[in-house]
Amino acid sequence: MSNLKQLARSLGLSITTVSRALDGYSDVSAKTRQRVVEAASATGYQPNASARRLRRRRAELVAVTLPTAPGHIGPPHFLDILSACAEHLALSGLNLVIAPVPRGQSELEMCRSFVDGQRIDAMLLVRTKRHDERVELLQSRGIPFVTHGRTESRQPHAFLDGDGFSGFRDATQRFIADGHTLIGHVAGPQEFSFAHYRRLGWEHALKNANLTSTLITEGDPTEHGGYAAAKILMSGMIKPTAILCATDEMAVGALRALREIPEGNIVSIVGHDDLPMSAFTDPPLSTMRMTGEDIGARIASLLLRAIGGEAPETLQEIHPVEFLPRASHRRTPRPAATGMDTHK
Amino acid sequence: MSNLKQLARSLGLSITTVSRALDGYSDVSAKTRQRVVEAASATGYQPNASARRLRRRRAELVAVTLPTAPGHIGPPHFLDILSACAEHLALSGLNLVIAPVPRGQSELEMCRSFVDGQRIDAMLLVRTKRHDERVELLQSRGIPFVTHGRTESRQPHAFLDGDGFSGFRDATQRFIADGHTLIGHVAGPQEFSFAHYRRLGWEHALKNANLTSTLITEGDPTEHGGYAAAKILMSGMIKPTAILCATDEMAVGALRALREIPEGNIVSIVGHDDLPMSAFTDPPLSTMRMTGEDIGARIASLLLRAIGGEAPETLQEIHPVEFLPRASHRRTPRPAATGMDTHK
DNA sequence: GTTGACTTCCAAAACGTTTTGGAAAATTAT
DNA sequence: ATAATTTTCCAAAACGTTTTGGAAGTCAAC
Repeated sequence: MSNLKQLARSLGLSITTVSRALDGYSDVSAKTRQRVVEAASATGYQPNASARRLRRRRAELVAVTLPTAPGHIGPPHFLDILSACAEHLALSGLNLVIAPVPRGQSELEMCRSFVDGQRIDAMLLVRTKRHDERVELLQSRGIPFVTHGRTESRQPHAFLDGDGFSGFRDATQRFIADGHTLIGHVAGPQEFSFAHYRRLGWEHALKNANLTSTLITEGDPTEHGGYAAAKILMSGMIKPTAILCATDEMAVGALRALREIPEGNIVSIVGHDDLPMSAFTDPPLSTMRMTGEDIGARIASLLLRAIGGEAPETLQEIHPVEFLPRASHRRTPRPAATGMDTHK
Repeated sequence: MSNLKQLARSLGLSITTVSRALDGYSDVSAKTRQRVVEAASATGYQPNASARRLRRRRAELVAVTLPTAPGHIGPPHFLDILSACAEHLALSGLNLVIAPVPRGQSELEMCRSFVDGQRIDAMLLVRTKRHDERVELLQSRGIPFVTHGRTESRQPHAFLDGDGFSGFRDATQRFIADGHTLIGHVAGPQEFSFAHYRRLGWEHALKNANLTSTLITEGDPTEHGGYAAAKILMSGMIKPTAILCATDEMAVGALRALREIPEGNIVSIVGHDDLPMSAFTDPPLSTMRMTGEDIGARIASLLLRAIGGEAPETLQEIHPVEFLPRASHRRTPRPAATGMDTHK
């Protein structure tokens, strides 16, 4: 539609001056600037994004790769995080593009095409794996990026993560303190780092207390995955009296599995993530969630700082995880006092 | 990094020829083309996106506005739809950017800045309202767009929607056939077109059967909204024996509300959307969902056709909604035969 | 009135592509 | 052999900005 040239001509000014007036340079007089600004807002002029991007050599774009995972794409609240992130990026003139991995293409190829086409200034990686090839690619190309979840990469990189280890360790200890000795774990796929850390926390607490850590089954991080895993867990010789589920979705599946099992209703359950639905399950789901206000905003901030050139080492955040007691973690009738039940 | 000029020089060819070879024009010999293609893939050359966009006068971008709604942003499966849409757009070289409405800015202003900055080739509007100012803006500017959900706009525009009217009408008739006479509705905000059509369907069936349609309460389209609305509905003088909830999330809230009420467990419930969690509630939620395979892909197709210049009238899809019976719609013990219960 | 500093403006060069309008070379038709 | 056609290539112009490197003009100091 309207461009700088037309605007300049209609004002009797040069393109340069109009451009600089709008960009707030000091070498244009106050009177001229006002004239330009008024004319610009009157005609609704906005600089052509592609032209600016080309000239400034910045794509003004950040991509987030969405792995087409088994089942659905991510936790239901994930879009909220992305939305908050996008909103904060927009304040710095950056837009967030979502980049699902096309069928028959690897995540790696997709990243590469974004990088080689200079289509982005930075990337956000989610559902990070412990060994994530995307991380290596971006590191070798020198593209700024932030991961949601740690990796076991050699070189340090920017990330934001919840302290799932401590969270599950503490939750397990809480169960132990409540008298449980058979504490199971419905684990997520161990290639994902979030699932791995949560399992380690559970395991750590059990080993510390000399309790068995064999009551574990892995499943997809979905309702169905949790359902199937819990079914298996409850069909063994030794049945847990409490179960930590790697995600709230898995916990919802586990709750259903327990409903279908005699005495399943006295097995305690804890989830992770505090999804909106978790307060509305039957029983309401005790869960845990990352503390700190707006995760999306924090991610955006890390991305901006990474683009600004800050060193990855200084861009690593691990947020504590807090326990949200509702009803599901206290379904076991207080065990009758035994010799070992001395607390309180 | 690497650009056309360097690539051309290293091959002893002109920029033009290299560009045309890669774009598959017929005026470059097979031998030369092969040489170019090989060199390009060896160096990982990809044309600079900003430059191409500038020259081609296409942003290669589609934006979806995310209204920062009350509560969370959209139905939990919404990201799955967007992801599928983005994947299909990518096949045509388009990327999908998510554009949440910044605090203190209207959706309108946001659309305008995207349009005036020529930052997009098309827009996807979701959570459309019956009277949606965004629609008018885009129509007046001549920007291709597709809405998820109809509007009551004068001019026709491209949209994809589920037939919520028929779905809720049929579901209500099913309840009537089952002997229910007091059928309530937990409605979504009526400014949203999806909520409005669903209510109309419910109302239509009741009026047709000469039944009361006063058992209705409106709430936010969230678990909490459904919880609060159901509580109100069940606190009236006349209590419904069945309730249609505008969304599955509201239904989950309603289920919880009913658990807290004596005899709430004999009230039948139906939701809408078939969220992943709905099969795992207690009781499993009977619900409805849009038929047709991949909604996201269909939206992408409509967007591409809109960009291609097809007339809006030809880009309107209303998909039937199918009923998914699970357990929650049959919680009422078959009413004892009364005078009016003559069916079957 | 010359010098220097400051203010205000601008022409032209970039950014890296795609596209236009030929030109040279090779092939075919006459 | 020449003309006509086809094939293959390319120089230069555009896309709409931002940025560079001044050029005038104004003002104050000497």
